[in-house]
Amino acid sequence: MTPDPTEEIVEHLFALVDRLRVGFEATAAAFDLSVAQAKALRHVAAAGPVPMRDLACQLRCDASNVTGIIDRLERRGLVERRASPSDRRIKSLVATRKGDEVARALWIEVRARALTLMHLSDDERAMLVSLLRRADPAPVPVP
Amino acid sequence: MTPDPTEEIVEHLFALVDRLRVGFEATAAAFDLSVAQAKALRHVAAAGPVPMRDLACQLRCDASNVTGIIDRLERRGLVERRASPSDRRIKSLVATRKGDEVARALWIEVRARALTLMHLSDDERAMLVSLLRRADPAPVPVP
DNA sequence: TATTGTTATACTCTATAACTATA
DNA sequence: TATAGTTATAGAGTATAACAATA
Repeated sequence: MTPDPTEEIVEHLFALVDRLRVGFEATAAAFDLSVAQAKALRHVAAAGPVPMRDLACQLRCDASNVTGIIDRLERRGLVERRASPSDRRIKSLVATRKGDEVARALWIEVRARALTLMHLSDDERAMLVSLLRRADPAPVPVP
Repeated sequence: MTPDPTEEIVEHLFALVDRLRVGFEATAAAFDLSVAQAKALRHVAAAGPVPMRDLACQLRCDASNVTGIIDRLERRGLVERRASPSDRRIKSLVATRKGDEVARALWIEVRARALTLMHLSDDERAMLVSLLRRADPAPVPVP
């Protein structure tokens, strides 16, 4: 079918990526969040007070986008902008209590769903972890 | 750092997904294509004449989106809408010669980049393929 | 009646450029 | 001058609903 092994690995990889993406979108949507909003909330909840600029880097998008994304999260009471005491240009983002709860519940779902999307035994999973660890020596905690 | 193994595997997976996504976006952008356009072009070029509706299923989006995506590809002479002889409601999509060339060149880049994004030896790649094959018994040729 | 593709509408994400307030 | 955040703008993707042509 796909004789070239590099072709096959990429084929499989993209298929897996696609399933993970669709699963993540569905999970986020169940919490009434877009993908970008879910990633932003997750990072703010996990990484404590974080400047807008840093979040933009984390999301790999322009800083101007973060304004809108955070606007929507703040309007729903999930995140707060706080003035930074040291530098008054900076606005630090903090998850509200409700935001923390949503982030936690969302991430439990995301994790469970991601695992069910790969039909692997415990041994196979362990092997996959060790491969991924080598494939990605310095994993960033995303999304 | 991440004591829970399921936490770690998901962490690694999403990190990998993120690198693949960024790499794919950059490659598509080098051909002046968006991600959706690149996926659409790839499928049309690979799967011969394909009705709009089928492409929507393949891209996992609503049929109304495909109109705009194909409009842009057709405007650039990469894809053509053809009337279906059997059912006059259906418009079959075909890649032009130029579209075929772009799709081929794009996919070579995508494949090369995806492989360099995972720093694995040949043996490790072979193991990953076999794991992915089991994780996804019926891979669809996406994107 | 049901299906295919389109249009109209609205929302979100995206980058670029110009602006403000700080530093 | 340089940086952090915002705003304005424009383009693309997304879904929903309504529509015409065809089955």
